[in-house]
Amino acid sequence: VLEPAAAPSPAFVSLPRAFFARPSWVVAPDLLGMLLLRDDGEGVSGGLIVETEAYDGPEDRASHARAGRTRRTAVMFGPPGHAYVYLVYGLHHCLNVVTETDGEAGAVLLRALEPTIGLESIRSRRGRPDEPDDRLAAGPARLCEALAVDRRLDGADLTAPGRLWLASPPQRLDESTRAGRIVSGPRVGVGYAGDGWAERAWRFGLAGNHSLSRPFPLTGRVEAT
DNA sequence: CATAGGATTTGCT
DNA sequence: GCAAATCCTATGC
Repeated sequence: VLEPAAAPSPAFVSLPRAFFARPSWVVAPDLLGMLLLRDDGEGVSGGLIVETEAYDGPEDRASHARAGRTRRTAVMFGPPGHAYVYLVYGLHHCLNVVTETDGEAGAVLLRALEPTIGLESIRSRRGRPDEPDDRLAAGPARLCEALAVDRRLDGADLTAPGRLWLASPPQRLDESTRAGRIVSGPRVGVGYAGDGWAERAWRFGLAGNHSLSRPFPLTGRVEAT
């Protein structure tokens, strides 16, 4: 928004650590439309982030941090801008971005991606020839399979190009990409959380995007960007 | 289209 | 022991 119109902007600008050093519920909607990039050594693949969920510290009864620091959740308590990768249901991986300051737990779960770069390798990793492009990374575990993300990337620094990183694409400013609309709703699969944490609208998505993991409830409110 | 069940690590009770 | 920040397949309307 602040860029001079005449300035030749690089294609992708890595997100600085300060971007992540904020509350999860602020970072989560801000990540929508950003680019997630993966270099597996054979080439780069990635896509636009279209769905996220915010998780807070021990006070958040839906967060892995609710039990305090364990070996699994250690990176959630560390410095921001790193990857928190964990295994769900014993077989799927989920990718988070660590938020908040060092020593304070917080993370944003990346739930869905619109694949835009390296479609061929993404498709071959998913191993489903008939799946539409839009659906290849439409879900937190699908996203990890699509980009070959597993626990070897737990703790990876996401603020500079490497194995895995985040960037702001110039087209994010376009109305057509960001659509000017963000929907929110309750987080998925956290019905067990008490004290109103299950109902909190900390799931965010780009309205109407075809790569969402599932529809948002009609009660999800639309925010201005 | 809806629902049900399995795979199987992690961490609590 | 059990439920989980999931996905895929099978079955039944």
